[in-house]
Amino acid sequence: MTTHPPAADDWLPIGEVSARTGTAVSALRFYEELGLIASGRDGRGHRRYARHMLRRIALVSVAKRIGIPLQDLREAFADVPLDRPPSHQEWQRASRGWKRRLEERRRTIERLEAELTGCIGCGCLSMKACALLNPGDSLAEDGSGPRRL
Amino acid sequence: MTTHPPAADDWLPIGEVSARTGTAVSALRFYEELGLIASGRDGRGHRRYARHMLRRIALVSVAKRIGIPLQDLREAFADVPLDRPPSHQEWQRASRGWKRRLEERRRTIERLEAELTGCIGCGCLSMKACALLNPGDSLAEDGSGPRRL
DNA sequence: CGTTGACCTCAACCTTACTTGAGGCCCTAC
DNA sequence: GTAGGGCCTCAAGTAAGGTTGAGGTCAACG
Repeated sequence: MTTHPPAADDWLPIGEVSARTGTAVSALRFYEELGLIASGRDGRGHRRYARHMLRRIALVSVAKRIGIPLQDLREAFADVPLDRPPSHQEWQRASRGWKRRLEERRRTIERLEAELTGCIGCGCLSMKACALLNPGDSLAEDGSGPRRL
Repeated sequence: MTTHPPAADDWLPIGEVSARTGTAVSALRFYEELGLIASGRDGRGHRRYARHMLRRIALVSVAKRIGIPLQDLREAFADVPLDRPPSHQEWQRASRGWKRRLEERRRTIERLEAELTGCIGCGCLSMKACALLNPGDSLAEDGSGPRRL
């Protein structure tokens, strides 16, 4: 309903970016503070976002959705430039990093699904066999040791 | 290295539960405060955990690992009794609920993986086609609408 | 008999991820 | 010319998920 023209169209104001990415304006400013995204300024000191930033913001939202901490994103984005559209190659490399993370997470869940299925089968009556109960090796090897399991 | 005997062996002290589940003592007390787990008390007012509580604690840890908020757990645990070992049937029903949650989460990730793969293929040059950029329908249908995409 | 260890409570603090509010600037419309 | 919309900054507040610390009890060890 605003009568604002879409500006340069390749240089979007924060409200537009917010609407398109579904990310709150305040969150965008916050991500910028963290160095996860960047923006330029127009004559009035208002933020302007390059189009390639939408991709980056989308990835931040995705990370949030699956519970990856924002700090980890800095690392994931390490080789993707903030100041210009990433090259095809840069983007590919980053994407592969992302896929790896997603895959790890998916496998964790798959493993848990399998374990839970096992538990349904066994009724989890057998404590020593339950992988859910013994994640990693926390049970073994300490001074007091597992007792009479 | 303590010389404490393992107590009644079916009624574990908090330190033992912490060691076996890999959950901090403080976290166990916190979960109890939230009503996610429960314990009895011995003569000295010390918490004692029934064995079946280990399962429950394990599930809380799992939820944490995959980013499910603790509040959602109350719901997931709604039909599993706190005061006695759940019956095989009760446990099965709860487990199935858990599986559903895990599955949902896994599918979200799978979808994102697929989308990201698409992006790698296309180099994400095509903004309008990128599912990552347009999660849900946030782009369409508002007053200002997408412009010249 | 003192001290060490495991546990207790309650209150304060911490991190992450934001949101909200106060106070202000600029531009356009009525 | 003033009302409103969109943006700005900076500081404070919020919610989740715990951790840390102070101060205390009880029981066993040496």
